[in-house]
Amino acid sequence: MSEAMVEQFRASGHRLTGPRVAVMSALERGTGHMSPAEVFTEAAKECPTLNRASVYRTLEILTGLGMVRPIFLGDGVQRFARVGDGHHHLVCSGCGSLTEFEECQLVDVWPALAARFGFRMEGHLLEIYGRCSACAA
Amino acid sequence: MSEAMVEQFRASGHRLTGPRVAVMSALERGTGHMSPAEVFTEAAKECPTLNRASVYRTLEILTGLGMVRPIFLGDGVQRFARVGDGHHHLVCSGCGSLTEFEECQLVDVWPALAARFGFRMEGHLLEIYGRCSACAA
DNA sequence: CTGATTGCAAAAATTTTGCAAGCCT
DNA sequence: AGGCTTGCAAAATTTTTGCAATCAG
Repeated sequence: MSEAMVEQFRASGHRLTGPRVAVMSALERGTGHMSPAEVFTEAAKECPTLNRASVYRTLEILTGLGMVRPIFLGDGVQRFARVGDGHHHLVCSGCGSLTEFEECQLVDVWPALAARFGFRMEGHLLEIYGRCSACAA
Repeated sequence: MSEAMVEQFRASGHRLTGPRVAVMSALERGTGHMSPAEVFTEAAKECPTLNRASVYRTLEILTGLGMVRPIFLGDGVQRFARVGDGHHHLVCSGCGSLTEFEECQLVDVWPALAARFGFRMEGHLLEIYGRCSACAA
């Protein structure tokens, strides 16, 4: 698991424990957007005694630290996305398919927004929803 | 409630009933992003016999039709946003505050994406997360 | 008429909480 | 040592489902 993540976590005053390392590690290895259940399953491999409650507790801490973000991908299941990289998705309302893409012009508008609101950006999510080519027919 | 919404709903083959009208109406009157519980409370004013199950069932239909979208605003509660208008938010990881803004350069990149994926866009969501000026301190 | 839709009630699934024992610093 | 954390188990919430009665078209 990345040193940066560990450092930021410790610096915040929270203790670094087995369950927490397992959760962070699972989030880092995973898909980039996992549900609490998926995180639990994955993290339990590393920490067999892990309890679901600890997953929720850790996810809450990480969200507060701005390291992960809860998002929805259209299937109604809550998921957590790693913050840091941007996430750009095309979500189909018909079949629920998710396509990721890279293009994002956020850099063009960001300076103005940052100046106006004094907001420090840590990550972003751009979701475009509609119909994929198959479902549009 | 907007005629367009009603028309699209009927055209899809679903029947227009009191509970469904109440839900759509509530979504239209509301904040633009409401939790199922909020939708229930609001819609119940218009349809006293309304049941929570019907809210979920209607929300699912509307999601399938692409009229609303489940999203997360950082508080861990699932919400549904109206599709059609774009949603642009600054979400603070510290205090959870939500700020809306208008700027979005999506139009600049969209043509290329549309061509590449054959995707028909119906709405979009841009969330920028980080720290608001107060919490960044 | 006829089948889609509803409310109800019970079942499932998901989250949260209180606590004593245990672990990090 | 001291107190933050954990797992457990139970409680609270949120969502889903089966079904007979009802309602829209």
